[in-house]
Amino acid sequence: MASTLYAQVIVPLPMENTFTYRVPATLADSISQGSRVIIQFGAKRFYTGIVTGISPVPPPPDVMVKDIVLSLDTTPVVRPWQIRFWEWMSSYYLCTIGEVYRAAVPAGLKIESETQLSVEPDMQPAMLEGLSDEDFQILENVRRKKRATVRELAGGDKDVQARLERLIDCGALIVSEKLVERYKVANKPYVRLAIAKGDSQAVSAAFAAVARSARQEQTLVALMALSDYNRRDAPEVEVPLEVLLSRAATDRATVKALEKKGLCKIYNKAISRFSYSGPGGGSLPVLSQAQQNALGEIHTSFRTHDVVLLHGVTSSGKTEVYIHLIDYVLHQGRQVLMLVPEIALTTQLTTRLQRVFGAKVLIYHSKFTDSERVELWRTILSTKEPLVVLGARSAVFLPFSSLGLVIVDEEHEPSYKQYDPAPRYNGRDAATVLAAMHGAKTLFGSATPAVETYYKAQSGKFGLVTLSERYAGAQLPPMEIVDMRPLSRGLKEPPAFSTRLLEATEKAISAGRQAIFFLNRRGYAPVARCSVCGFTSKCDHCDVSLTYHKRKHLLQCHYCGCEYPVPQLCPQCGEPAMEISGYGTERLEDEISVAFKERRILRMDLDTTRNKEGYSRIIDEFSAGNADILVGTQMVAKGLDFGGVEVVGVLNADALLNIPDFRSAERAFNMIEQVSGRAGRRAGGLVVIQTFNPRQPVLAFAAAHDYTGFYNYELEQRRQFGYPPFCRVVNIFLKHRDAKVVAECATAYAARLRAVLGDRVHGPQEPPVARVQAMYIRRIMLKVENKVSMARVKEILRQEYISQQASPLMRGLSLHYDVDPV
DNA sequence: AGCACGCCGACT
DNA sequence: GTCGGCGTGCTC
Repeated sequence: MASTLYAQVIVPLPMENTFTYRVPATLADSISQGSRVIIQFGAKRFYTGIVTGISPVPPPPDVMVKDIVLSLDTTPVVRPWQIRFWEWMSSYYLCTIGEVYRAAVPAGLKIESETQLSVEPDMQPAMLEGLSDEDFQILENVRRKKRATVRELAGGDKDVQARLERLIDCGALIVSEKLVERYKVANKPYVRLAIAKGDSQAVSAAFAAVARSARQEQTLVALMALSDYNRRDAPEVEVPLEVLLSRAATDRATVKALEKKGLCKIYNKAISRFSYSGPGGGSLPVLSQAQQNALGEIHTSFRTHDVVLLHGVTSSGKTEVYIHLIDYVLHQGRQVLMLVPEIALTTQLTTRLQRVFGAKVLIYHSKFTDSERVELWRTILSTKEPLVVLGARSAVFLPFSSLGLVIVDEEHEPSYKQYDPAPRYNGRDAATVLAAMHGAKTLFGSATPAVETYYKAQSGKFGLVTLSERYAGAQLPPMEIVDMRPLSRGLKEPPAFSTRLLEATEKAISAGRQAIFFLNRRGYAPVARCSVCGFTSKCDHCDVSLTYHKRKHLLQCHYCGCEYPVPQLCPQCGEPAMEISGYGTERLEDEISVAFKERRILRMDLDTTRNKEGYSRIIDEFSAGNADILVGTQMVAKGLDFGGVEVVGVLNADALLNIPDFRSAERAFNMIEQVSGRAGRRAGGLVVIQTFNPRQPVLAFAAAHDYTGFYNYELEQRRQFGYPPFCRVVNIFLKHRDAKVVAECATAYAARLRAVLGDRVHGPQEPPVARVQAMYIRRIMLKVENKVSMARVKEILRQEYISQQASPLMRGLSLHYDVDPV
């Protein structure tokens, strides 16, 4: 007789350890590493866990082992390398493996239990003594619905929880845990002709049956055509109902009538959400000599390096090089992951890849529904075929079978870093680890590589390939730095636009060209202040001033989203003297329509792109030439090719540069370089940078499009002040409802760390926004020299975290680490 | 993260 | 005297 087996299981909760469960003999065959199992965790809850290993060794006698309740799959849903990847991520980014599991696997694959309530069928009157009218109401409510979840009943009433408990206590309600499956199969109605092929009698009979209705006859004819009825040897064809409806210009009722006469059959069919049916198998793009050379160098460099940086200046055509590399790897029968910053996914890239690789291209991003994610997961899990996944950072979690290449486009983009919740990972860096696990290579691409990346490339850790020739003779536009100080003298508020920008824009528009104005601030005005006493409207829960939104006519906090009415009188001194100041994109739109009467303006920011289509609608309109000026936040900078743009205005470069963070110069440089790339792909473009501080070195480098100059300058700064790449940074965030508590805890925590780590510990300090959503925040920064073992430091941080939780001083405090912040 | 257990204030 | 607040500790 076989001995009992025990499985180690990861639960989707922020917990460090795996838990041991007994494998019932009946399930022994269906459970292996990577299997999903339903387990009971704690007194009542059920979760989907992932098996990391199975062994006959029983756990220590003091643990009360439970049985695995259910196995969800016959074959594992998570591959062995993924579990190792999760383990790496949890140890590198200092979070629990449960948190990684949570983020990695789509919710639709994680069935959880939900408490269900139903009415006791055999109820005695004595049970109901002492219940209030409201209690009875709830009871009646449940009886009507047969069963209900706590969530369904909760609707606004704060006392519901207590009432339910009372009803459960007295035995009127019964509790059960119900497993809820969230994954929904997508169904689509299809129509199939119900006339046997070649049966001419049946055909005559069919037409006789519809003879009295022209509509039905017409529909039947269309269905026969769509079904290839007249081609004897053709296989039976299913026609999507919507196709039939549009082709026959008919309606559902008519098709139903045909079905009733037995001429066709309507049925639902599960469809794949990823069937790409457009044209594919297009030819590879033709490479320029420079691109050809770069491609060759990348191949060569991969022989000696696992990671290669392709430093390709703006519009040098990196994408064509990527496509050739992808093609090469696919022909080797291996898979490719191409990571792009979230926003880029909606652009032309998708179509370009699909045109070449057709149905081999799979897309994965955050706008997908959970069911779509599940389907993609299963698609990738079930195949060993070569394919390309184009995805945002979370695509690193997909169950690839044989990766041959990972491409990280725009590798410098901060959006590769997840900030909240844990795991706080950088998709770019995780990609290199993922690739290494598959024995695959990683290609980073950027016009403005991150300083850390370029440093690694310079020092030989990464390969470096440069593509400096612009595609088809495209030129970067000249850039002018405009000093806004003289223009603002004697004015209560500086103007939004310099004369230079106004004139250049007017000239461009008159010539039928377009302009883009970039301002990194949405809303109408970022500040509402009393002109008498100086009072500034602030959020009740966050330490930030409120932004005035004109359309909605209210003040909004951009951190927590809270909205407030606009005060008529100053809340502090009572004078009717509240004034707004500063510029946001909404106000710019107004100002532009004054400065450029009759011109058509589009605005693109979070407020105008809330819904799924908003973003692409604006892009389509602008590229179709339906507007002269596009004003927007960073969104306008990202990878959009507008042929008609001649002028780009960076309205407030200082807003980019004045962020108190060691990366602000780098970000400003990247941002300016990127927006300027939107101008003058043809000749004659101009970029105008407006600033109150024109002497900043970053601006000079940006104006000269001098990446290496900027890099050398910035590297020196980093060396001087001890920032990456000369050290590694871990931020420690402490949060608490009480300002005093968080201040004390942060000081104490920093002192404890300092005892072990010495002057690598900096702070605590108040972050720029010291209070968010009613929580006060302190930050401790850790700078670790490159030669020190990070593993050792992280072990210390883990230990400190554990003893912190045990300390009564720190109660109610939430603490998290952010490794390699961006 | 839940959830149960356990110890102190405002109600019958 | 009890109901109910949420602080603390555990979950295979």
